[in-house]
Amino acid sequence: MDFVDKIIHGDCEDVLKNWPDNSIDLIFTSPPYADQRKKTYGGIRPDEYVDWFLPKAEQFLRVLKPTGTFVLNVKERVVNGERHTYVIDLILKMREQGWLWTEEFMWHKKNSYPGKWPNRFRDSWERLLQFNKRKKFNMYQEEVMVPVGDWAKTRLNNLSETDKSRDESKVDSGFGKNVSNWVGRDKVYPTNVIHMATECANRNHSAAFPESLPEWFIRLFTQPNDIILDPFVGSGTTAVAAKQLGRNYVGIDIDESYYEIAQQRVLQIQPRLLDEPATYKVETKNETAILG
Amino acid sequence: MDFVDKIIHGDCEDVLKNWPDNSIDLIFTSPPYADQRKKTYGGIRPDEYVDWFLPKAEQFLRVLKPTGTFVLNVKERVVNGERHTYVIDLILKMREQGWLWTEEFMWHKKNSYPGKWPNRFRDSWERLLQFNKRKKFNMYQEEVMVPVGDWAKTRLNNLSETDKSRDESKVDSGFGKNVSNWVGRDKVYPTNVIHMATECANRNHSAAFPESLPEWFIRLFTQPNDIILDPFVGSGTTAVAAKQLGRNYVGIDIDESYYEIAQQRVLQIQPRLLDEPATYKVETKNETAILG
DNA sequence: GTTCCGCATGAATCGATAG
DNA sequence: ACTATCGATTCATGCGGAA
Repeated sequence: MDFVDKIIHGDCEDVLKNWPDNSIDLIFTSPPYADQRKKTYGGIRPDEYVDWFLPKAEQFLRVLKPTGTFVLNVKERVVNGERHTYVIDLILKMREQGWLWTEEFMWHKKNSYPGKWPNRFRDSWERLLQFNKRKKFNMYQEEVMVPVGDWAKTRLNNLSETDKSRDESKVDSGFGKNVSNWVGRDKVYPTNVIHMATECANRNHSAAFPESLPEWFIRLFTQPNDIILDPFVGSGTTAVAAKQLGRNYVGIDIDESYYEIAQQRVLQIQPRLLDEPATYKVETKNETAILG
Repeated sequence: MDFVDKIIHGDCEDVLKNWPDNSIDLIFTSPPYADQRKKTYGGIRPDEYVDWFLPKAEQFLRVLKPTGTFVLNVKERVVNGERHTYVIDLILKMREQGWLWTEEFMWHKKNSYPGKWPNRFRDSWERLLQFNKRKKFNMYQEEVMVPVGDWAKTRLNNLSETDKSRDESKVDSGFGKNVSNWVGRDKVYPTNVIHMATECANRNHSAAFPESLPEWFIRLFTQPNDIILDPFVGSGTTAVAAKQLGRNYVGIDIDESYYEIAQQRVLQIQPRLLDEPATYKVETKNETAILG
């Protein structure tokens, strides 16, 4: 396991070729988006996107454990007034490679990029495609449970943790009957729609997604000490989230300046104590839900 | 125009074959999903779904005006632990027919069907695929603007916590019962994510989607007296919304009992007066509202 | 007139059982 | 082995009646 807990500079396709089979528990990544302009980072043309991605997906398939999961954050661009089809083409081709297209989560970006066009609204959601090697894979649903319903969320948010337990004890002693409705029903499983704001204030290198996004999937699909790979790690958000949660990370990026930023960021991170209550928050639509 | 303002009993493919080209402004429909509604539609199998739908889409393409829009509400089901590919296959095939895949709206169903499974969460979103014949099409963005700011807090102060959070969810999608309260508030353009709950507990008629869903797209893509077609009209929700908004409707359904329900419902509808405060009308006191 | 509370009701999916 | 049916699971919502 000498390849874990590193940020690696290089093309993930080349780097991964030297890796052992079935060694990764979760691949979470947001590859560079297709773009007409050649000079931008990545700069893969929409029409060439599938061919560019497939050999990499082949390596992802090989290094992923049979019980592991691949989560791909992607969204098709508008080309010539149409949504380009490279994402759905990619799904079909990856299934031919042997991937199972298990699920498609929806990331609702609360504060999407502003703008106005005569024939379309702001694009406010992205796909989180879940792929697996087998029908049976590891999933720890309890780790991402959320407080019950909106009505309870608004109420619970105003209570501190101590207040919450105090109220519950009141139930036992015959007081606070309002809270009695929540007893035994305080948390529910989430859905496949994830509400999170984009990271707005990011300096030079804009992070594609907020830290809470990989965090959510890391909690859902891995346990402590599992290995998480982000082959397009960019500024290192996935690696940071993994390390904070006591997982092992591997980040790869072909861009040298990203590589350096990611390395710096990840070195400054201290894993949270495992029995420490999770402090991170997930934005549900109107409220902030406390996870963990 | 002797075919408008009717609910028609029959197979939309056959019915539409006798219709003139380029005569419809908006097609909004939610066809039976694969393996759903077996009793009434026979339950189209996932593998046969594309072949079943394509000849109908051919007719839709023919009868739609060049400036018109086709909005298709659909969602793929899980088959053998995977998301089936019939929806994305359909998109690709429809493009070969000549359709432009202009946009994909997201309908976030807040009250999705409950359930728990070891490998998946509740499915809480559906696709609203937008297709067009031409890059230039009619779109009236101002009609679906949503209020912005803290008005909700003041307005909702008197409500219970329960009702408050419930109503806030409607604010997000831009719909609610007391939309007349929006008068005097600033508005912004919405995004391509639509938050609406299904109307499952509606005793009189249970529809696949809430009336506000077709209403939103009818306002966005048509003007009064335009013609709106729903070739799978079901219990008539699209036709009801169209009539209420002063548009002409055509509803087709192959199921006789649905046909009768739709006809009954639509006859009871009175179009709203056009100068009645529209749900989206803006009257600020000092300044002109943001109307594009 | 309000606010609160109980209850029926879904475009679902999995796993087991039966033919 | 492959298909058809059935039970268990689960929760946001609107409605109606009570406080």
